Amino acid sequence: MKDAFRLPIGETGRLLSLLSAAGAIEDQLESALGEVGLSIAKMGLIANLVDIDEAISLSRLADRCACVRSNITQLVDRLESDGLVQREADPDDRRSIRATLTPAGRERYEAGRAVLEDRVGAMVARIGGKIPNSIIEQMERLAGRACS
Amino acid sequence: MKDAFRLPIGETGRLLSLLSAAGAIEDQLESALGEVGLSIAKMGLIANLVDIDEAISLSRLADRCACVRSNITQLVDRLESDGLVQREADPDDRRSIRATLTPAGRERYEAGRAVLEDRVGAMVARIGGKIPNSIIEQMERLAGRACS
DNA sequence: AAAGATTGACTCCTCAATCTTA
DNA sequence: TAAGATTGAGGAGTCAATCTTT
Repeated sequence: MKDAFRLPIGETGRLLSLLSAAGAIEDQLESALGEVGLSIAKMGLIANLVDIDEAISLSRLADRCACVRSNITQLVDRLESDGLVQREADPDDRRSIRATLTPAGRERYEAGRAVLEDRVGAMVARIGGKIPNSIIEQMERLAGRACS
Repeated sequence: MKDAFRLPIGETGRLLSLLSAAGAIEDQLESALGEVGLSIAKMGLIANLVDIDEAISLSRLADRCACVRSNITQLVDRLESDGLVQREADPDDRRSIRATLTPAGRERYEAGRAVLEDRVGAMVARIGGKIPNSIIEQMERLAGRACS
């Protein structure tokens, strides 16, 4: 979210500030990844491919990325034209298309991981080097997906 | 951000979880506002108009919304076709275009405010009715715009 | 009919280029 | 020249409709 608009109503303004800060953090990660030709969305997809370490159908990828299939179609389009990901046919089901990482994609992942580690390190240093569990828990609770 | 991808690296994964939770909260506000035909972006703009309470140039609006001018051009396009905002010429500077709220816009703002208050109330109730200052402060610090 | 992928149309955002007015 | 607004192109996301294959 770009900016917390002023709403002098109970907790709403405070929640909007929280989201605004989260947006600023996200922007910084986006810009860090931009330095190596990635974005959070692209990094998210290739991180999944690295994690799985084998060809995976675009549908399963959509599940893992928690987004809609058509979004993956377009994201893979861009990653394919970046040369980081490849589509391949699934011999067992001709409806299905699977994505794999190219060698360049794997290298790019490493670059993204490094740049992210750096930037996050600098951020987290500002609050003493560790993100307290309590913050994560409260945010998850607010989101209604608390683990407890 | 859609989903925190797994990055088994120091604090990075934890920060991504935080952003993912923030995204989930944002989605819920977006959907609440959607019930009255608004979005966070639209609500942000009309909340600024309500706050200012007079015609304001699109450039100043862009500053207040913390976004780029061309974004305001398009947002105002959509709000104008929703009938919530109107453009008017500035008699003092013929380059400038000012935005004003229509009566429908003001009513819609009230609807948005109400629905937001409800939804935020329900969320905040899950953590005891108040968002602790400590969370906001830590998030601002992480974002590098700490007030202290 | 239902699943997998794509396409088209839309919101929301950015940047770069353009056009008008100051 | 610079400031105000718009346009064009593109990234990232959604939804609805389509097409092929199961």
